[in-house]
Amino acid sequence: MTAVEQRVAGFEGQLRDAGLRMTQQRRLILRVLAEADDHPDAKGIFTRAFAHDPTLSLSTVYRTMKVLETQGAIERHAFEDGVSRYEHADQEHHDHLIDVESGEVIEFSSDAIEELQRRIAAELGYELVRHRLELYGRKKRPGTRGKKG
Amino acid sequence: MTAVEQRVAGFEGQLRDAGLRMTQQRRLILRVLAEADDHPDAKGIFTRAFAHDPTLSLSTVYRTMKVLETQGAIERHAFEDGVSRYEHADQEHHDHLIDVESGEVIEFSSDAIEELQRRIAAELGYELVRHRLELYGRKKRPGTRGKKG
DNA sequence: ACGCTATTGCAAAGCACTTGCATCTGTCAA
DNA sequence: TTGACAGATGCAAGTGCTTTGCAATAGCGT
Repeated sequence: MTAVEQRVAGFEGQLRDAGLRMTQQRRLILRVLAEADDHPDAKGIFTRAFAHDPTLSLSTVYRTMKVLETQGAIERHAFEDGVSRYEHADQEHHDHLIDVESGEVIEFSSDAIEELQRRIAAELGYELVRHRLELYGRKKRPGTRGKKG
Repeated sequence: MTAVEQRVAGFEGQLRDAGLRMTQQRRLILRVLAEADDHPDAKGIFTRAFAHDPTLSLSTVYRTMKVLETQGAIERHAFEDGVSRYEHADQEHHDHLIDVESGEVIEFSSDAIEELQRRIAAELGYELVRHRLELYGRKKRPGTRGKKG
């Protein structure tokens, strides 16, 4: 069983456990999500899935994304352009750095930043529930180190 | 001259310098923005301004916001609901903490976080251009300290 | 005061996303 | 397997925010 198949199976299990039906459309969308290593939006997911099943509709994609988000199976992000982008949630928490020139999205995580945010919220009298952190940057030309795939 | 009047005058100067016309509508919107101490959206700005000039249109508000943003006179933010909110830009850089229960927006700034972000970007091979940081929190009940107006 | 052209108001359009409704299809029971 | 019900789907229409085409209006320099 490939990693993708495992992810799809995992998604299926989550749905079943929630008493939801595993339809062909959901299976297909799940597979598309599991195979994605980027952050596609609804239209992007639709396009990829549509190639396998031309009867699929965009509304089903939106509805499925909502269900999956409720189940915690995916995460939704809205970067600067405001459109919702999705990624499967079977990974550690991370934030995003967006290349302002290419639009490429790079994931990163930093315990230091997480901790700092919690402390700042606490100082303001708040308990941190969640956060949104996006860095927008430009690739450094010379001696680029620490690049990420 | 009040602080609000100074802000409006400052905005006017920016427009003039850019060869743009100072219309009644812009003056009014500028005043509304200068008087605002929150983060109103276009409709909110329109409503406040409309009270003073019932001929104003919402499109003019949108167009004016775009002009002002281009001039760097205001900043546009889109929090979780996705709608654009605006604030005048004659202040230091800051980020936002949003009260998840009341929707209240609290401003804060932290050199430590700014520096950390720059360092993280650098480690990924990027030069930080800008960032978006929003904390979503819930007010702590007991012994609340460091609260902010 | 005059004229050029930026700006405005209005209505229509654009876009991402949601929803009403009739139809279809998982799923579970027999 | 079959039947039946409720959930899911496709389509088209509807939302809500924002933009835009166009004709009329009004700043601003001369």
